[in-house]
Parts: sequence; C-alpha cells; structure tokens
Amino acid sequence: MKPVNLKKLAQELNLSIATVSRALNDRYDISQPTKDRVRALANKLNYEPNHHASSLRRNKSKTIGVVIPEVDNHFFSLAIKGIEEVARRNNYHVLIYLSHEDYQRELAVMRLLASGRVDGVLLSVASESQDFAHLDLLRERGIPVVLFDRVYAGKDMPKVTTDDYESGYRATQHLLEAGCRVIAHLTIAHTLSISQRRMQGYQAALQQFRVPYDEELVVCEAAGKPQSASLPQTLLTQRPDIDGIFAAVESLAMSSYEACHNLGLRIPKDVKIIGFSNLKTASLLAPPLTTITQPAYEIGKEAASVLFQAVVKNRLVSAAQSKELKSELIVRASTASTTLSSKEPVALALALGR
Amino acid sequence: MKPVNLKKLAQELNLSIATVSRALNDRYDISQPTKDRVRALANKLNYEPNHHASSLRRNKSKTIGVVIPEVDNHFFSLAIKGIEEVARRNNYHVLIYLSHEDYQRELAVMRLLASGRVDGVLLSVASESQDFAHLDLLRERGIPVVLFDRVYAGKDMPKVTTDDYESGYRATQHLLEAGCRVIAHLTIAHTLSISQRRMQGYQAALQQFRVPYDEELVVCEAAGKPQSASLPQTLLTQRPDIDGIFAAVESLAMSSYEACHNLGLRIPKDVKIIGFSNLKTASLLAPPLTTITQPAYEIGKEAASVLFQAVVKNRLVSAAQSKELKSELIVRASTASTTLSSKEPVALALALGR
DNA sequence: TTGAAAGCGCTACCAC
DNA sequence: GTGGTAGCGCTTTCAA
Repeated sequence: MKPVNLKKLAQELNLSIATVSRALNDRYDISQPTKDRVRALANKLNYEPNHHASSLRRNKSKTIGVVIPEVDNHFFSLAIKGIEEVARRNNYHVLIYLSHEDYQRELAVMRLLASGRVDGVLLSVASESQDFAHLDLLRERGIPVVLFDRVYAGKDMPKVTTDDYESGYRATQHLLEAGCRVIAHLTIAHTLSISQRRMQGYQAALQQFRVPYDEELVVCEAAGKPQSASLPQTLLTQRPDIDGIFAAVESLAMSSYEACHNLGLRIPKDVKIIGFSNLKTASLLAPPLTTITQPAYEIGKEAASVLFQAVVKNRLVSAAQSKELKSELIVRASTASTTLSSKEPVALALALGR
Repeated sequence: MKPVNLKKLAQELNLSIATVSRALNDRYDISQPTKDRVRALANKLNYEPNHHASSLRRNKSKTIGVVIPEVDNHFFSLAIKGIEEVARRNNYHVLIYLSHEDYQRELAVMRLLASGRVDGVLLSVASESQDFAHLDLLRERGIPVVLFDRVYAGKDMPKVTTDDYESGYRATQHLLEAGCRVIAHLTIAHTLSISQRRMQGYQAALQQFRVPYDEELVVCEAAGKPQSASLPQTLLTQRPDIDGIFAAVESLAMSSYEACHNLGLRIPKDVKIIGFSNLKTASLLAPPLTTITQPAYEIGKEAASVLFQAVVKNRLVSAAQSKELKSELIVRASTASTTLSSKEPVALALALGR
C-alpha cells in the first residue's frame, strides 16, 4: 500500500539512503556494481521517486502551467498538443488551467502558480484581461512566463504570435479582390492586441482599396456571452448591403454561416465569408470556408521551446525572445469571386458530392 | 526574488511558524485578532503556500492526472473542460498527459503517476492498450483510477461510458430504415471495448433486419496511422455496392466524406453516412452530417465527480460506481432517405446557401 | 566510493 | 491560544 521510498531500498540493500539516491541519479561517484544492484531492486519494487519531496528539495518542480481561455477550440487544443510534445521531451509535466475568458479566474490561477508549483508558465490571456499585475507577481518570484497568441501588447516579455496584422490585411484584401465593398468585421475583445492587429490590417486594406471605413460594420463579441451566436444575424439584418464578412475567430465564422442560412443569403454569391479558423472540416462545409489558418501546433511547440530555454537556463527571458509565425490563407469556395460564376456549378456539385 | 514563506511571516509578526500556519488554515484554536494580523500580512506580501511542502507533509497533492489518447478531437477537449470544471470546484489541479494512442507512453505516464504525484487519475485508454498491469500499480499505491469512454471491459474499476451498444444499434438501424442494405462499418482498434460494443450494436441491427453480416465491410483503422485517411476510399473502391457508412469515430466520418467527393459519390443519394462525432459544425457540412453525439462535457464532469468521491473519502472505488450516459442520434441530411428525394433540392439549396 | 546529517517548507503532535 | 519540535522523502554538502 505505501509506496517504496529510498529508505526502504536502502534497508533492503544495506546501503545508506544517500548512496541509493546517488545511484539512482546516476552520479559518477558511485560504483557500477552498486548502481546495478540499486537499479535492479528499484525496478523490482516499482520504485518511483516522490515528486513532491524532490521538488521541495531541488526547488524545481519539473512542471509547467498552461493557462488558456478555453479548450474546446481547435486552436487551443492543437497548441496544447504542441506544448505537451515539447514538455514530454524535456521530461516535464503540464498543468492545465482554463480561464473561461474571465480575468478573475486568470488572476487566481496565476497567484496559485506563483508559489513554486511550476517552473514556468505559458499564458494566452482572457479577453477581459486588462490589468497585468499578476504577471509581475510571477516575475518577482523568478518564474518565467511566455505569452502566446493572445498577448499583452506592451509588456516586456517573450511572446509567440502570428502575423495578425498581415493576416487581417490579406483576408480583407482577398474579399476586396473578390469584389466585396461592404465588408463586416466580426471580432472579439478590443482590448486584445491580437484583435487590434487584425483590425488594423482590415482597415489598412480598406484604405488601400479606397473603401471607406464604416464603424458600424465592426462588431465586437462580448466574451463568452450567449448572444454572440446571434451577432452576425443581427448585423446582416441591420445592414443588408453587407457583401463580405471577415470573422476574426472561428466561432464567428460559423455563426455567420448559420445567419446566412437563416436569412436565405447565398454564400458566396450574396455574402462572401472568410474567417480565422483551425477547423479540419473547413473544406467539407457548405460551401467550403476560406480560412486564415494559424499554425496552432507549431505555436504551442514554439512557445514551449522559448519557455524551456528560460527554465533550463534558469533566468527570465525578455521580449527579445519573441517569435512571430506565419498564418496561411487557404482560399475555398466561400469567397469565390462572382465573376467565376460559370465555374461555380461544378465546384458546387463537387462540394455536394453530386 | 525568493518567495515568502511561513518563517518570514512568523518573524515579521513575532509569532511562531506553527501559529502562522494554523492561522492561515483557519484553525479553531487561533484567536481572531491573530488570524486577522496574519492574513493581512500574508496578503500584503503575496504569500502563497509552497505546494510541494504541504503535499509532502499531508501526503495529498490536490492534483489529479488526466491521461487521454489525443487532445485535438472535440470529444476529448470537451471532456477536459468538464474535468477542469469539477476539479476547480474542488480546488484541485489538473495534469494532462497524451498517450498518442501509444501503450508504451500510457504505461510510462501511469508509472510516473504512481509516485504520489496525484491523488487520482482519469484515464481513457490508448487503442493499443492490451495489458493493464499499470492499473494494478496505481491500485497498490491506493491511488483511485476512473476510466472514461475508452475503458477496459473486464476490470473491476469505475467507468464512465456511453450507451455504445445501443448507439451502434441505432446508428445502423437508422441507415437500414433509410434504405441502406450494404453498410460499411469503419472503426478503430478492435481491442477497445467501446469499439466492440458499437460493433455488436451494428451486428444486432443487421440481424434484426435480416441483412447478412459481411466481414469485408468492417474495416479497422490502425491507430494513428496516416493511411487511415484513405481507408474509406480504398473500401469504397473495392466495394462499389456500399450504400451506407457507419463511422465509429469522427475522423473516419470525415475521411468518408472526402472519399465520396473524390470518387464522385453523392451523399446521401449514393452513400448515406452516419458517424460518432462531437463536431459543432456537423450541421454546416455539405451535406449536414447525421451524428451520434456523445455528451462529452458531461462525461468529463461525471468521471471527475466519481473520482472525487473516491479521492475525498480516500478509498478505492469499484465498478459499482460506474455510470453510463446516453448518446444522442441527431438526424441530418447525410442519411436523408432517398424516398424523400422530392424535398432534396430544397434541402440542398439551403445547405448551399442558394 | 560510501555514510551521516542538515534542511527544503510545511503540518501535526504535544506541551504549557 | 500559542510555541517547540519532529518528520514527510529527497538531495547535497562534508567527512571518512
């Protein structure tokens, strides 16, 4: 019932606890025969070192914390996959916390993590987050933090992001080139720098094409609110002149599809839609969705790698370690140019499997 | 830089370490004024108890481990959400491990967890798992384990599953009622009881409808192998008489769609498809996919609840604690009966947004 | 090459 | 009510 510990091993082997410990840690000052004997017994008794004891002693937990707004979202689950991958390679464990887009929760979690429970933290901030005192708290304790995707713009800390400005620009440009002139932009929390950058790209593209910026066309989802699902529908009803939608997050692209269905608007003929998304099924939608796809898995891996540089070297890293990865524009039928309508029936038939 | 500890607080307050500890733990034998003084300073200095020290001392880690085959899958990410929810309510932390469908990894993780690092474990087994010695290991250590979704059939331990037999039956029945007579069943690892039960439901429904069971129509995906994506296509090519597909996992339903597109087969006219899936976009696919949807979030919550019963009461639980939740059959266009073809153009136009 | 012993930060037992 | 102290299991000086 009670797990075997060093004492038990030492007794059985007539060795001291210290020797057993060193043998198991493969220290150079222990003879090979002793090492072998110790290892053999440890294996036989299924010895596993007590993690809390060694963490306490070494002041290293071999654990990182990951704090994300939500997990039922392809972007974050892929990022976790990448993070777990790197952590495992470094023999690290991964604690997961969901902020549910709630700054209070994020704060509470970060406070907990400040107590030496983890050697480092990966954070993608909640959309409500405005204050970042909690980051300083970890910094004071010497616990490195790397932000990914949803980051605080100003802070001097390493961030792993994507080219959100360029992506916003390209998405909007793509719609404009496809003939759209009244382009709605659906986004989340203005406070997020990620949203701001996508939006700036949107504005820049409009300007480039000499399309006036219309504030009414930019709608921001209140974080985690249920009404957000109906947001596109409300907008499309109020502004029937909209002929393009640029959704800054996957969920808004999906509710735009639903809104079009409900309102009898044809995609892409009446409204063209492009959205940030990591949906594997984007190409199987009706019609297939044109996406800006972030390299979510790579972001996770990259963020974890940057963190481990800090963790291993045991020092705080700065904004200088930041990385920016490129998102990919994947053109599909939802933004097919109306001038290509002669080809449309074929494409549609294919999409339908007809 | 160094985190504040009890010693520091005790010094500043001219109290003993013991008193400070008890004050912070709100013990009855400490006077209110003292508690207030201690709390005030602790707050001011951002004191957070050292988790490893108290875990070591109390022999309680306030942490559970979650071991799943993969995370980039709606079922598991929703389950995690449910688990995290319950854990948080119990003031517990959640460690995440991905087995990547690899038994060796699963084993290695379970060994690690046997060392008192966690107070309990939630496990959804890798498809390759055949041996379960690692479960006994945790049992010996008194660490409760609850299996969810992908479970070991025989073991006397609590399991949280869905009505897989009934779901398999209903899915197949649904296809049969829609007119299918040559129904392929795409599944994963035969060794999983979950697969076996779905398959038994499939067989039972066939028998009920006096449709002979054809072994060739049952194809099993080799876990995590890249060829699995092309599996439906190979099958549909070899057996052009197939008029229905029952996919036991989401990914196989998706590759069936792709296969149909590639082969020019019309869904649902030529082939009807039903699949287990937690895809939020099922209704937006071309055509909308009929699904068996498992209550993933609830499974996570339920599994965690069962685990916490054991963790709190500090005893192992048995199979008697098992729960079975119901999956839901959501009928959509991918299995629309061919006799309804008069309505089809409308449905399709809607699906297309035309 | 091995052993003895201190101590990581905390809790719990026993005094007073 | 409060303080002293032992000890959770481990690592790591320092001695031998």
